[in-house]
Amino acid sequence: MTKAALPTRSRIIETGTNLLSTSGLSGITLGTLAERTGMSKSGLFAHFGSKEEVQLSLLEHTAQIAAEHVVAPAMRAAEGLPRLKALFRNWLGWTARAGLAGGCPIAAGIFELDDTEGPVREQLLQMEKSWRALLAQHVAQAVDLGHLRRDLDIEQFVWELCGIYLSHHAFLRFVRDPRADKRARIAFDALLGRALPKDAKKKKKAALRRIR
Amino acid sequence: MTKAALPTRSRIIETGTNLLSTSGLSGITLGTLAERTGMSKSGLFAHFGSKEEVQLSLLEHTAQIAAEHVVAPAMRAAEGLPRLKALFRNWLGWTARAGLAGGCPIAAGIFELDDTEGPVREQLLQMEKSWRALLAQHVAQAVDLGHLRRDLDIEQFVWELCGIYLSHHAFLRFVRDPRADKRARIAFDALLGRALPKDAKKKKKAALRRIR
DNA sequence: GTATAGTACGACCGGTCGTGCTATTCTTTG
DNA sequence: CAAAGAATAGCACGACCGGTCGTACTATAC
Repeated sequence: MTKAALPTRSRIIETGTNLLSTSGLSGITLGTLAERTGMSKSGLFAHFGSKEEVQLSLLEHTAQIAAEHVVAPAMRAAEGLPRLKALFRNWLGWTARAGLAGGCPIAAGIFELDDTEGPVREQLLQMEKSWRALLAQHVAQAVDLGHLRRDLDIEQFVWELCGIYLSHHAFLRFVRDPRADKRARIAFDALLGRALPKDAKKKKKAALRRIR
Repeated sequence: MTKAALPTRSRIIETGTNLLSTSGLSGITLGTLAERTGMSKSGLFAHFGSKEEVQLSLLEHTAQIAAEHVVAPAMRAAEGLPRLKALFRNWLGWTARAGLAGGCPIAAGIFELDDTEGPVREQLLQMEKSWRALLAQHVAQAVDLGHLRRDLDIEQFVWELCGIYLSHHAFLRFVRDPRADKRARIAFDALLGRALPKDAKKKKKAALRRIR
């Protein structure tokens, strides 16, 4: 059976995901992947039918460890706004916490595959969409619980959230600016400020006035 | 002299920039570039000393046509806020207007080269920084002219502007969502709303009240 | 005890990569 | 018209690409 094959295959995929995060999808070659896994190219190839299959498996595994390190721990936070905040906090720089050496393969793929066609693009697109849907779902929950204003444009909120993530990624990993975290936090707070119910704003203002 | 060489060289670079925008830096190969330019690989190679030189020249040309299509036309707008708005408007989707078939090579490169080292990364980093500096300069001018609030965190403003651009790029080119422009405009207006002087806000509110 | 299926290997396929070196063609100039 | 020089092509190289082949070893099934 494939019982004995699984450890090897997952070892390949683990090594490969690391390579993916540092070198991007185009940086994945059977040769380098085999070398880093410590096996022959053909031996590695036998576990997948094609290079495309390798790429798809790597993306799938990426989604899985992202869910593990971003979504799962956020579920311990209370529903609504606290969970949304935790989700966003875990999102920023999740790859390092997941043990990946490089950046976010999904973000990189978005800019790498925007003019290509094929199954790899399709899979990445689906991953991106379901991630955005998950974000939207938790925003909606925060609205339902009265944590965010009832007339909030949820799609717009998520859209801007993605912008903060991308800018954070660019500044953290490319520019290597240590202030990336701070910038993202400020932007997130401002975005949240627009999304809070009106009475919550008044409360905050009142609290601020009391401090002064 | 190189007088006769320049047309050929710039023809190569023009073709190459198009290839760059669709395939990214790693998609640039001497073979395909030579094929598309209609000349031999070695003949093309003679114009540059190395592939790296090709990449650097392509990035340089990218910066040049970006300045042509984004910055230059914005300079016709009045100084301060109007110019900043024009700058942002021209920034979004500038590659199409510049005749490029693909996305923004700079944005793509930021996510492609974040874990590499070398001159290409250095050049891209410098391009990114000077672009951000140019944005900051025009924001500062808007502050000086009283169009934006005096205590505005300019770096933060530019940082969030970059986020909007990246999210717009991702949604326009990867997700291929036609609402990308609308989302970016809303986000920009909201960012601007936080940056306006307090009296300007009151004026806007009063105007709004008058309409109702 | 033997047949079978899974796993891995090394050798090798046609092609493309970047990059040299040499010849040829074209343009300019004397 | 000839000499000079620049521009391009031709060709070969070693490395690597994705992928296939035949072949061993191993563990289970019959």
